[in-house]
Amino acid sequence: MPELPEVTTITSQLKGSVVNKKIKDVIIKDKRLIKAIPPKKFKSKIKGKTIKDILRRGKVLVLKLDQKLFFVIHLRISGWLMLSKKEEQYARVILALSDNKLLNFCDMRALGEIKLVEDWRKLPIIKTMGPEPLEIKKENFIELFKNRKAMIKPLIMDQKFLAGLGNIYAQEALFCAGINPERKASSIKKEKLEKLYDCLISILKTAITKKGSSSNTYRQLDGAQGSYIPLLKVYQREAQPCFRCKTLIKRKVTASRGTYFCPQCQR
DNA sequence: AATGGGACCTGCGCGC
DNA sequence: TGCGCGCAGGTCCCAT
Repeated sequence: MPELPEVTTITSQLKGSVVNKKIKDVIIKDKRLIKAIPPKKFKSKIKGKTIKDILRRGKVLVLKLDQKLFFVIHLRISGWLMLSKKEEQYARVILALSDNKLLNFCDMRALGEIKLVEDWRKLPIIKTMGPEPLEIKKENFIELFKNRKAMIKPLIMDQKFLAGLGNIYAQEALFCAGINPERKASSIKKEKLEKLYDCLISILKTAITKKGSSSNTYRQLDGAQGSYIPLLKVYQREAQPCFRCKTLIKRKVTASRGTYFCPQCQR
């Protein structure tokens, strides 16, 4: 799934449903997702613990348990969480909760991961993570791009540069701002960067309101799809007319990721 | 410092 | 129908 709007959606839905629930049991269907701790030890450590809070940083989801323990989830490409009464298809790790519901960590491609740590802020992925796009001020956002020679699209997708953007929302924001995905970051005028900032904020906020995009496996906690897909302007619209100028949307590979853009509007 | 390619995985849709 | 290929919303690691 999971870019910032999707993980944000999961976070708020978990807050409303699993906080103060006790973990009665853990069912490990696929131990490959459990990182850096033997599955047996993993099980015994969290059994009986209570979920105290849900946190998010970038695309990382954190379940704060009692006794200074953090259950850290990264959904990677194809992971999603589902709270239900039964074991779901593609469930890899399942938490059986005290209200008899099952928190299913489903993942088609099994690339997601779970870590159990005493201090989640010490994880390398967290320590090196860039600012949150919905928290950084405009002037500080503009500053980030100074002297950066990388192409704009891979740069804003770099989690060390800016947290939470992935391949969908990066492309949508660049279309909105009229910036070619391969433009060198430092060559972009201040006004364009300001526009990019406004676009990012508005797209991310709207996507959160729509509870994410379900173009693939992503689901909300109850299994429903997110509803941002109809609002996408370029993503997966190859050879369809640009909504702004009717030029056909192109797809090309940039930094080994598929990239959709309007060759006319995005310079 | 920055970029490119491969690895990790499974499943889908497409063309032949 | 069956098969092979490209493609998929992420990140890390290595080589250059």
